[in-house]
Amino acid sequence: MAATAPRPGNVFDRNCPSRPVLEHATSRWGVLVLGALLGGTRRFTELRREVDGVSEKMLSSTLQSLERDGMVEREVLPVIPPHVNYRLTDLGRRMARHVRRLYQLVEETLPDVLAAQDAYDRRRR
Amino acid sequence: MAATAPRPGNVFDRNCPSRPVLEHATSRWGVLVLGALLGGTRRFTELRREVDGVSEKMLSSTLQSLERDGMVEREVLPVIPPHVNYRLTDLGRRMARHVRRLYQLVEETLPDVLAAQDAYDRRRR
DNA sequence: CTGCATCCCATTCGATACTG
DNA sequence: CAGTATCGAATGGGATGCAG
Repeated sequence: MAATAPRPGNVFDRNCPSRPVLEHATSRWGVLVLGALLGGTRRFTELRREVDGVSEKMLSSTLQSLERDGMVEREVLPVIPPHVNYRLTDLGRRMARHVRRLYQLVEETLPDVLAAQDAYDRRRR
Repeated sequence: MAATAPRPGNVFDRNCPSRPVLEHATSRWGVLVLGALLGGTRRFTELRREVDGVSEKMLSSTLQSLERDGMVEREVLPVIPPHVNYRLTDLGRRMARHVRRLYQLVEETLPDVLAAQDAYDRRRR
């Protein structure tokens, strides 16, 4: 019963099923999609514009992962042309708020980070 | 002056320098390394054990990224055999606390997530 | 013990073209 | 509009061997 022994259900354990879930939410595009959806319901194309640089393919697969994990709800309106809405679930909103704090902190402290990078690179030459 | 126009320094903008920093901290191993270091100073091998499944190579490169970004401090003790300590900087600790809330939320809500996954998979067949 | 260098594979990712 | 299909490029990541 060592204090550091891996427990099942603990994300530090290799086989913990939390890991893939966490990875979907913290993935390159997952973070930004969650953040964008904090602004409210969005259509596919709106997300594509708001999350600058994401490809159709990656947006699609990111949304599918988040939907499967119960973070995002998908609503298909039976109209032509197609109209699909994405919104956060309650769980998704809780995740998204934490995620937002993360990238906001990075944005706020960016000057410090850039300075640290510069110092590191100079130290290495 | 549209409300959704990309601003420089905004992580939603394709060229925002925050993006790679955020990606280091939210990477598969970055999250767990930050979380482990919240427990205090750790040696390389201790991290290797605590972050179950990480390879030497990935732990090494993860620590380098985090050090370069000013999240982690590295202390080399001039002894034989080598002894290297890693600890969070103030900025790293702030990041790590947010990161921890993220994976703790995932751990806590895992049953809901697994149920959502199951429902999604059944819906698809 | 701590890591770097190398090799190599699997997966991810992006661009493009196409469909309902 | 909202995707899927496909393909090549890039990256992530593991295994091994070696050095300080």
